[in-house]
Amino acid sequence: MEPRTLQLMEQQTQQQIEDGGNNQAAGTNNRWAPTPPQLRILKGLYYDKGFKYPTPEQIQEICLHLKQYGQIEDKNVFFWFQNLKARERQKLKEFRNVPVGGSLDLNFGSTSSTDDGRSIDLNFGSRVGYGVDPYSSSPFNTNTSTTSFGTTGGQSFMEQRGGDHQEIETLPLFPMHGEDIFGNMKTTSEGGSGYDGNSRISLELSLNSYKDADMA
Amino acid sequence: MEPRTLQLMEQQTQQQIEDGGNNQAAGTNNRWAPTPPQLRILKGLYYDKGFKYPTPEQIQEICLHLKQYGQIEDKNVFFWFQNLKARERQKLKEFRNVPVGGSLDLNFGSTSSTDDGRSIDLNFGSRVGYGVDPYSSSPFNTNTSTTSFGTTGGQSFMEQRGGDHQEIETLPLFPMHGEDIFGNMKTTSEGGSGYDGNSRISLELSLNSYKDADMA
DNA sequence: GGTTTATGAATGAAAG
DNA sequence: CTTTCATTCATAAACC
Repeated sequence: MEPRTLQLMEQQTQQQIEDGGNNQAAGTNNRWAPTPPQLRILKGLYYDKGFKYPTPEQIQEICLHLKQYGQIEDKNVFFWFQNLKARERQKLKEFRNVPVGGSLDLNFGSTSSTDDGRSIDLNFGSRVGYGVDPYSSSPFNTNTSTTSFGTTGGQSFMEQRGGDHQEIETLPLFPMHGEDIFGNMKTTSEGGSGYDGNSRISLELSLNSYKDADMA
Repeated sequence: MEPRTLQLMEQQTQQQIEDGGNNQAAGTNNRWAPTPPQLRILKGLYYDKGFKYPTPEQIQEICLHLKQYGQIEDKNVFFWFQNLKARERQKLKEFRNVPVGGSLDLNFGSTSSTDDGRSIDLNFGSRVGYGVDPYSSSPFNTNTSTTSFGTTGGQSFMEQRGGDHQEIETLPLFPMHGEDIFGNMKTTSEGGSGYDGNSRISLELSLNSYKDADMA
């Protein structure tokens, strides 16, 4: 169990009363649910085609297409893919702790295909390879390792993400002026006791290459 | 995984297990969540002041300031801004790019494969101009705050870093193929008077001080 | 009808 | 900066 100590926060009920204009009953049901045709198409994309990383453009395209089968928005498509990927990943991860005896390992291929029946699960996805120490760098580690591991798994059709620019222009980035964003003066007038917390933070953040170059 | 049962349907509280003042075991919950005051301040900076590109120094400063409202680290502030920017931008981006989806030809079933398509559907436009939460059908966001500010105040009324960051450049995006994912041509059949005529207005009530104030 | 499950939605964190 | 991963919240549908 987890001690959920919470009581005083504002409860931001995140609601999404967006009425796409074609909603069935605003207020009664504000959560999107795929219609059968929509679900079939989505699954077809995901499983049959191994289409798992739609670009924003493709998301829109899919969404547009799906609109003829019911109200839907881009974000629904987006989340659908995200969730499906995440949950499959999660399932695999659970599996890795094989309670059955000894060691073992990959054995992936448990794509559940529920209602539609046509999911074939060609698991040749695009870039798979999580599960092998995905975390190797700290948020602000001191080395921008450009050794991007091969993401090219073996896409048969095309790359789902073609463009790339990534111009890394690291600039010196000038410090600010005297006053802080809150309007206070940061004149170290804390009583001479040294200005606290800038012991580690400063250099960690700076290598993030803020793209700018300005000065007042 | 452990099925976290526990209280149901009554806890609308988001996920802020960490509250200012009394923090609990950091081992149970490792993910930072802004406390209401922190969130208010951050949003105030971002939306109300248009403060979107904090320098590392400013991040420190903000963090320092926010520490009185709960445990927080620099990287949290950093990520917060970065995520918000990214998600807001993605929204805008999808809004303006509706180019050829061009990709993949999927045809698993329905959709007559009218091969060849060159589906250029740009400009399915309905609304132009992204002043205030222009898009509700984007993957992200949707303004979760019920109590605080409105969302999105435009995208740039003031840059605190001089440079011109958000240059809206319509990326070229060379199409790869013609047909869309479904093999159809999307002929801009948006004439249907619109499923998404949503006009989500979001007025932004400006708050006066980002200093304190307890949450309700 | 209360509980469990599946899944949509949100967002912090991280990778590239 | 852009995209993806991980975790959690929320909720409707399924279950008992």
